[in-house]
Amino acid sequence: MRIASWNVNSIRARIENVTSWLRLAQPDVLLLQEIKCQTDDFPRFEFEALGYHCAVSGQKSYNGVALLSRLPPTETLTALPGAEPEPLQARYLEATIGDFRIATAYIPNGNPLGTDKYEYKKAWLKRLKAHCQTLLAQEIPFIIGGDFNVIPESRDVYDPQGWANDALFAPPTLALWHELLNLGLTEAFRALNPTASEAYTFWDYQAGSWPRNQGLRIDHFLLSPEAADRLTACTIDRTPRGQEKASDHTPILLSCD
DNA sequence: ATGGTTGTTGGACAA
Repeated sequence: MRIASWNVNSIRARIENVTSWLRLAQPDVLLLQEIKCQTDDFPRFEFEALGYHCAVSGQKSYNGVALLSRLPPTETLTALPGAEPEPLQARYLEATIGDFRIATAYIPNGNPLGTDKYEYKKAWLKRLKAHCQTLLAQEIPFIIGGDFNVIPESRDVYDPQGWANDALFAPPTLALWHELLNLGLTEAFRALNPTASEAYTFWDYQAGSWPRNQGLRIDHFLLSPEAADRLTACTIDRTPRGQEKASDHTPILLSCD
């Protein structure tokens, strides 16, 4: 099975980019983040025409996630369990596909530090950890893909010092990231590409970040131990980032038996 | 260099 994840920064603005990439890459599952539309406005017909079922958790203007799958997803969960402050933000969707639970996640950006936004990010990561603990206790193999808004290491950012006080790389963020990994989860790209550097998944629209290759590696897959045992490859496809009307993120792809 | 860009939306906010 091949599973991809892509923060598309508006699915309606990006429909041509995403459908053309799907025709080429042919993943079995595509996890989307930042669809920026309400559930009923998701362009599901375009994806159904390509042979994908759609599961969507959208909202007006911001956020929103979706899961496209050749096999029909079942037992769909449209929010991360646990108490959340109002207004609710559409950042998580999970479903059963084959013998995996597969989730699409859009972790809050959290900037700037010292604000309610950063507290919300930390609380969200703690809630994700609690949910992972539940799945692990039930021995359900799972794969969570998405825009984590976390830079795991210095080699995953073009200017580590410049990002030291950013919510994507600040020590409390990395501490929560490590708490997730310490549950026994595998971060697929780093596990299979232990020496890779400049393996970015995001380049800002501003300041010529893309042509200068000033990027961040913030889109990830986390796998439970049973899922990690079946992991065979994890790659980043830079091609879509260089195309017309590109998202500021590019897809990450995972293969497992 | 306190800038720069994109999307939603129709001014400001998020990233």
